[in-house]
Amino acid sequence: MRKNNGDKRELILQAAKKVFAENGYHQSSITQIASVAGIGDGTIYNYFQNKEHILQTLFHETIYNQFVPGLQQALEPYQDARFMLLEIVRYHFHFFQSDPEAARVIQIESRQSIQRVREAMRPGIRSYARIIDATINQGMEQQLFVSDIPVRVSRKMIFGTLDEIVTNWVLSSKDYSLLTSVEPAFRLLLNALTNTNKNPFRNE
Amino acid sequence: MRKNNGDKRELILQAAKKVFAENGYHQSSITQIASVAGIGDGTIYNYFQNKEHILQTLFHETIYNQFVPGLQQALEPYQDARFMLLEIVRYHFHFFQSDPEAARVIQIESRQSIQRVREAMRPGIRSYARIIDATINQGMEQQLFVSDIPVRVSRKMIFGTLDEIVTNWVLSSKDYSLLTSVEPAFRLLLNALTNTNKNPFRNE
Amino acid sequence: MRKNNGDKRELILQAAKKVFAENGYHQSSITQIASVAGIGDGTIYNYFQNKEHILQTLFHETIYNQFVPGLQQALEPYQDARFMLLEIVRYHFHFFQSDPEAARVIQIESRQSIQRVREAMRPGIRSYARIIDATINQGMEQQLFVSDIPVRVSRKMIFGTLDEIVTNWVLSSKDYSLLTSVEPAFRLLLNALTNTNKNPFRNE
Amino acid sequence: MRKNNGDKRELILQAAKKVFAENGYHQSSITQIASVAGIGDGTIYNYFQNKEHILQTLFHETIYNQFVPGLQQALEPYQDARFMLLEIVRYHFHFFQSDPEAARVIQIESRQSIQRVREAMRPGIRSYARIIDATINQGMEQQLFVSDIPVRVSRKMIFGTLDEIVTNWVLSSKDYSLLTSVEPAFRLLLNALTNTNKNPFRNE
DNA sequence: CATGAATGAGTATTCATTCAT
DNA sequence: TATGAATGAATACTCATTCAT
Repeated sequence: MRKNNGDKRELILQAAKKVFAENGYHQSSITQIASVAGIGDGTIYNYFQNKEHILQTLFHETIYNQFVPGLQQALEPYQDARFMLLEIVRYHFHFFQSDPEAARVIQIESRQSIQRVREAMRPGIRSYARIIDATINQGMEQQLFVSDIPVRVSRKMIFGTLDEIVTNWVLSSKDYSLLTSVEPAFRLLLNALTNTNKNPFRNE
Repeated sequence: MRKNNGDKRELILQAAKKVFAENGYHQSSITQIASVAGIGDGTIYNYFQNKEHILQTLFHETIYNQFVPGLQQALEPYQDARFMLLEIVRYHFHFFQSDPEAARVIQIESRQSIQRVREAMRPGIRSYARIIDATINQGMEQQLFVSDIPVRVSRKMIFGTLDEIVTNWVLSSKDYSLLTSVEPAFRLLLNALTNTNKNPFRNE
Repeated sequence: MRKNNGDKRELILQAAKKVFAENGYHQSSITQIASVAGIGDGTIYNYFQNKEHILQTLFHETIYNQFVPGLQQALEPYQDARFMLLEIVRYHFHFFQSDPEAARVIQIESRQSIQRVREAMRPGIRSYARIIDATINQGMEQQLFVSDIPVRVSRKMIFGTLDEIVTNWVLSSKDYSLLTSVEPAFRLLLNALTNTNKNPFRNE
Repeated sequence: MRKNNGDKRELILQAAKKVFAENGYHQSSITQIASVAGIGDGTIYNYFQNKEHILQTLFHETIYNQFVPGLQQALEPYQDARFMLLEIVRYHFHFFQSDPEAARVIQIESRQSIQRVREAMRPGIRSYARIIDATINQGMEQQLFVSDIPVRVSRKMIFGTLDEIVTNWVLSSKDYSLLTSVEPAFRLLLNALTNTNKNPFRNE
């Protein structure tokens, strides 16, 4: 049956997420994951080629199959690039707040020095980047956003800002809601993208 | 003579930086580091308690003893918070561009899931944060920066943006200069801190 | 099947006994033991926490689970404390003669300066001491043995004498039978416990 | 100067005795010994070939150069083998009681599984054995001791008994005086060697 | 003679992966 | 498919010994 198969694969991924979130990738063992999943060590190798592959899959599924589609759906109703930007901020914070274990794994383990691991994230990150880029472009077309800044740089600012805020939250005691950062973060980013200062060093 | 002592410690740190930058902390062995340093494995333990301690020292020396003092000095001539912000952007990119190995280690290995490693970075990161915060505060006092955004959030935007740009560069083929990002990044950040969209969704 | 489990544990203990007997504990490596056992190094750690634990187990099993129960059984038929003493002497020599490797490990490695190792022997040594003490007490009750010597001292004489004879044999080329010492040792010990020199320095 | 030489050699031996007594031979390092001696690590190698040689020397000097000569002197005044036996018991206990560190090293580390270490003890042990043997023989000549027991066995009993009592004391909290064992131990040993029981299993 | 920094051989232990059942 | 016992490669760390100063 295909169903069982899928179930167990998911079971392993959930267990791995929990274990990786608690101890970090390198400090986690296959035995721990199997134990949390309630299965035998060997069974894991029926679903994943090796330990690294679990992490890769975890990244891919989380970002490419969950985060990005959810974001696309969330953005659908909006036309105005400013509303879209707000939704990006809100969705980003909401997503990681609602799955702190995923947040931890993504934020902390994502910068693995193992090339293959990083490559597994690329498709998801790219998709996310494309969405942000599209939003920025749309804002420029709508003459809402500045057009003299390379989209690439604006996107890095947006992603970097959101990423930094989430990382800080993940490493904190998490006793505050990420959502309180939606408003100030959005206002900053909108400011950044909204051009009113022709001369940056003007003395009025 | 004690002279050798200081030299050898530095020698090990430089070797470790190179090796960690190439393979990542967990994929690097003491033997590799010793080999690059041209010394015996055991010698390393005359200067560092263990492998982790090398990484900790590398972080601390780079950020706390090099990056931060250099930044403080670079900011001295400036009074206007906008010029200070520009200098922060320039200095940040310049620093990591001029030491790509340090950049790689800092950007990639800094988010270690090992608590002790992260704690070794804290003093340096904190000092950096204080400098950014002071700059933002000064800008608000000079009535150059918006004052309705929590400093904490603005700082995370600044740091997150710079960090994201450096990380992308580090992971790229590095065939472009980080310094080309100074201008657009600065303009974005300045916009963020100076624009005042009383009504963010106004239709003028 | 669990059958292999028991077998392999015993296999390791036997291999360790042989290797320890040949080289001594500190000069023996896990790889040697595994090699003699015909298994992989790692397998040992499925059955023992560490190298020290193997030695501890070896002591405990040999003395507490083999030596002492065998002695108890051997003493059962006897009532007269003198016959019991004889049996103790005979059994002690017989036991170590029939397992020279165990003898060597016990005699040589038992006085480990590692506290934990010595503590592993305590239960066995204590049981043996209780048996000797009981025999001495019985002999005194039967008015066969002198009663003006603390049992503790008599016991140390008995054990010390037997131990010294075995150690000498273990360290010798073992080209003589330990059993030839049964008679003279027994006669000495019996003399010690039965003679009454009211005035030790009398000149008759 | 020869004097300095001798002083430093002795200094090292005293430091080693203290360190070995505390941690045991294998758990002690050259650096520890040098540190206690207040000298450099390398200096030790001007006086001893290696770590093992220190232990060997310690044994030899203690037993061959101190214990045995002192015993010979202590026995000089006596003619009667019984008095000599008493003096052996007293001297043995007195010697180790007055130097507990030496006692610990001798009792615990003497049964090293390293062949060379044991061989270093032989001359001293042999001299001691010869003294005991001579005493027993003298007692037999004086018709005070039984003559139907091999001297070798009697000697092992004497040595084994004394050794066992000292070892127990060394491993105890040492809160009792070894000298309280002089009388009972001597009486036991004298009993053992004094022939009055023609038939060991007589029922009177 | 004295030093102690440098050395590198030696080893216990871990753990991802395999495979017989 | 599922298992988990068996594996053995990989490696951080120790410490006796050396030798340039």
